[in-house]
Amino acid sequence: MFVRTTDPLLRPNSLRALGMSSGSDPIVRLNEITYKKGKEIYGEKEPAEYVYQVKTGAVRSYKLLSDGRRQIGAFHLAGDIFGLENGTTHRFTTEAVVDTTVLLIKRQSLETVAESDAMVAKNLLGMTTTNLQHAEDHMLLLGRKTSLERVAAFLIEMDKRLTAAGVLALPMSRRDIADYLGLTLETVSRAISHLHELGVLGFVGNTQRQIILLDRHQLASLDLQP
Amino acid sequence: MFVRTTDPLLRPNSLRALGMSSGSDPIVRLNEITYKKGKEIYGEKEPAEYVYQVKTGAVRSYKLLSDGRRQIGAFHLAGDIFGLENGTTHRFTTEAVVDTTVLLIKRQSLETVAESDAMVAKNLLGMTTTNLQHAEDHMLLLGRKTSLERVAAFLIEMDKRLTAAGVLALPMSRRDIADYLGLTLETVSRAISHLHELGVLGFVGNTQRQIILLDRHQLASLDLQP
DNA sequence: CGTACGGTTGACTAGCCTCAACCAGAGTGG
DNA sequence: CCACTCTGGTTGAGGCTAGTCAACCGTACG
Repeated sequence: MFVRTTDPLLRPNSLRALGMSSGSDPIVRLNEITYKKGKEIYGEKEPAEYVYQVKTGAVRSYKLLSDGRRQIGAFHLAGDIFGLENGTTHRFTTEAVVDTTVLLIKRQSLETVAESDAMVAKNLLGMTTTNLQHAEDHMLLLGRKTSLERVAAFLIEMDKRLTAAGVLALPMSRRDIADYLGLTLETVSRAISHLHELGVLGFVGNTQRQIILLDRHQLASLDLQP
Repeated sequence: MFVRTTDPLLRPNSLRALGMSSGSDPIVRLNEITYKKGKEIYGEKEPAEYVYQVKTGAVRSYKLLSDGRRQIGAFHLAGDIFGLENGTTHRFTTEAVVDTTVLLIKRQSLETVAESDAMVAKNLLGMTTTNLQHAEDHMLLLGRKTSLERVAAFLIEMDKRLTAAGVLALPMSRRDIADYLGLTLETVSRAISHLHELGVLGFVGNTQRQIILLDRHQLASLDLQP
């Protein structure tokens, strides 16, 4: 799914790559902003002025119902691009999960480049398709998987995306995970405890924020796929 | 969301429009195929050879888990384009819900055109974004809405897309609706009965496949949005 | 005419949610 | 340095929503 490079900011689908013309001249300048934990980056229905790439930290993007129920559509980790809208307004609210630094680029400048540069247009389409694919898989999870399968799928996804040396240091809280998986935080907690009892995972020290995956194969078997 | 024209095949995002160059010369030929009710159009993971547009009828696209649980990601009705993949393989299985005629176009020919024609590339991106937007909204429904809210949202969506003279003639079965909404067919049936009791909808004759929406305003209030 | 299919409804069950208590670690201020 | 509070996490008891299983009904169809 993602190409692994030593530096996530330099992989093919980076903002830098997006802003390159086919002739590989950097066309746009990248600015940098840091958001404190919990701070909003942009709100749903706000005009989409910028496109972002996570440099360090993590971002959640979500929708709210009027009574406060929340659905997180995606977590954006180091290297991920977000805020790429086609229309002129954002369709999610995004917040920093932890202290987070992002690169940003004016949406407008991207669009004008895409007009004339097929390479850039292709990159835009590719990124949108990646998002679509993730959303499609997530619909299956939300519509048809059990709580244990959801949590297993989540751990596998995060393992692929942010593991360092076999330890998952999850930046997000149980509540965030729950709102991503369409569950309650208690159910998430119970599922993780259950996986612990099964010997699929362990914890670093006493704190349970860091998880060691002990048996990836068994974990994968708990998440039904095709 | 959708532009209304008298003929759904002629609205802006049609296959015909897709196949036009900026100079509006028709570049590609459109073929036509008819599928009997229940017949598969293409399978998940099959190579994506064609892009389709529904001429008459309805199509469901879905994913399966290995134990048979099914999640329908979308219904495609007259005028809708589907099977537009960026990679080379399909990510859903699609079947005709009823007897259905589709137009088709070789994916390859579209791609080559998009290479050189910014207009076509823009259309492709726009359609992918429309699909993404639908998937994002559906995640919220699947993750956070109650059964009654889901069914109400479904009826509202179908009302927007296929109502003729205040009557919803649903082409799909209760099972299809259930697999679209992440419910069971019994729960869908009960929700519809409940809406009937509430006086929000009625039926044409004895058959309950055709639904009259009596109170769209009340229906909308049952589906929490922002 | 009999059968198959799709839909409805009822009785019961189960999985997840709600409410609540409790606990550990990180800050904070006296 | 210690008490205090706050936050995030776990766990238990009980309730509710949606799922399961099953019977029944009407229409369509061979």
